[in-house]
Amino acid sequence: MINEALREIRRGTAEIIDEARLETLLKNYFEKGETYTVKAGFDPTAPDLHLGHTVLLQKLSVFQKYGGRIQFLIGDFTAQIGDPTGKSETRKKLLPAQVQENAQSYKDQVFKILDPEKTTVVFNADWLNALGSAGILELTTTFNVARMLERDDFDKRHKAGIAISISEFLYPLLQGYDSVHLQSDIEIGGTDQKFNLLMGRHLQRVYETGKEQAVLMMPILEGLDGVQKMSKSLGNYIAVADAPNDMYGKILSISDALMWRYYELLSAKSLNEIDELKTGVENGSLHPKKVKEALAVEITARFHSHESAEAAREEFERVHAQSEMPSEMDEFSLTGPIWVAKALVDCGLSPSTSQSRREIKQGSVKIDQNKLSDEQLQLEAGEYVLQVGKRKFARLKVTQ
RNA sequence: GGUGAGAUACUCAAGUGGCCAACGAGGGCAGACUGUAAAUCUGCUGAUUUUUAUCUUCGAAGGUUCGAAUCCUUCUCUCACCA
Repeated sequence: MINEALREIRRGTAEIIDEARLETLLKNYFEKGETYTVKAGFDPTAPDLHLGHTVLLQKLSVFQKYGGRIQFLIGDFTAQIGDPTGKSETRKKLLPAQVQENAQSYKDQVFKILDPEKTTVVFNADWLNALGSAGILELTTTFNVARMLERDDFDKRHKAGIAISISEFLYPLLQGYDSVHLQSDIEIGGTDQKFNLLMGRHLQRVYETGKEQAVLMMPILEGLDGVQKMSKSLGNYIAVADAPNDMYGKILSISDALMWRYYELLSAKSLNEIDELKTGVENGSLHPKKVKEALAVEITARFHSHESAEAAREEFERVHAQSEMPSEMDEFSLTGPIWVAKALVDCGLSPSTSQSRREIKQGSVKIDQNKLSDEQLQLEAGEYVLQVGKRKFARLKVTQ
C-alpha cells in the first residue's frame, strides 16, 4: 500500500529532495492516520490556467489520496515583485478586487482536479504585509548575495549583463518565508522553482520551526511545439478554459514523442496501462493516432464532459479528416455589396485587407467550399460560408 | 558621480545618407503532402481596392539635407568599467 502510494507520487517527478521525510509522512498516515500539509504556490496575475499548471495539480490530487492537505497559496503579495524565473518583466500592481477575482477564477478551474474538502486556499499578503520592514530586514540577514547569485537565472542574467532588481532578491526569501508561516511538510513546484523551494527548507531551519519541508519538483511541461515550456506568452499552450473542440484539436496536434510525455504527466491512467499502449504502438498493433485520440478525449473530458469530448472528436474527424464544414461557426451579418477582402476582415478571419488579398492569392480562401481566385469579388446579397485555411470559418449573411 | 557602449518589426539580429517596408534566423499564417492542427517541402509575414502606387514605422522630441534607421542636439531607458 505504502509502496504503491510512493510509486504514484514519484511518477513523472524531476527530483525529490528529502525522500526519507516523504516516506515518514506517508508511513504516519498509513499507520496512524496523521495528515500532513502540501504547499503549492500560484501567481494571481495569470488566472488562465493551462495544462502546464495542471501537472502540479495532478500531483496534488495524488497527495490528497494519501493523506495530504493542500495549502493552495495565492501569491498576491509576491506578485508585486514578480518571480524572476524566465523573462523579467515589470509587474503591474494588482488591486485587491482583481486579486479576489483572479482567486475565484483559480478556484473554479482548480477544483475540477482537486478535492475542495482537502484544500485550503491562502493568500500570502495576509502574513507578509504583517511582516513589516523589521521583519523583512531580519529575513534578508538570513542569506547573502553570493549565494543568491548562485541561482541559475540570476547567474545567467548577471553574466549576460541583464538588469536584476534588488526586489527580485526578495522573491525567493518571501516564498521561503511562506513555508515558515504555513509550517508546510512538503512543497511542490516546477524544476525552475528549485532555488525557491530549497529556500523554504533553509528558512524553516533558520526560524527553528522544527521541520524542514520535503521538496518535490515536477518537470516543466513542453508546449505544443514540444521544445519550449508551455506558456501563455509563447502561445504554445492549452488552456484549461479552452473550448472542447480547441482543446481536443490542440492535443491531437502534438508530436507522437510529446504524446508520451503528456501521458506521463497529465493522464490519470496508471503507469501499467501506459506501458501497454507503448508496447502496442511499437509492435504495430495500435495506431499512434488512436492512442493520441484517447489522450485528447481523456483530457478534454476532464475539463468539460465526456459527451463534449466525444463530440469534439467527431467534429474533428468531420472537419479535418473528411474536410467537411464544422457544424457550428460564428455568424455575421453585413450590408452589401461588399468587397470580399473587407468581408473577411469584418468576420474576424483576417486582420487586414492586405492580409486577405495575400491569402486569396495563395488560394487559401474558400467560399461555400469553392476556392476563390478573384480578389476583386464583390459579395451580393445572400448567405455565404467563408473559410480561410483549414480551420477558420464564418457564416456570412449579406443584406442589401 | 565619471567614462564608454547600446536601443531596429512578435523575438533575436543585419543595416553608418538615396538601390530600405528595411538582409538573415526563429516564431506565426498559408499551400502541397499526411493518421493529425505532427514531420517535410514551398510561399507569405506594416497598412491601404492608387498595389511596378501611396501612407506609417528603426527608443522620444527637435534639427541639418532635394533626400535620414543612418548625420547633429536634447531627453528617456539599458549595460560595462572606474569611483
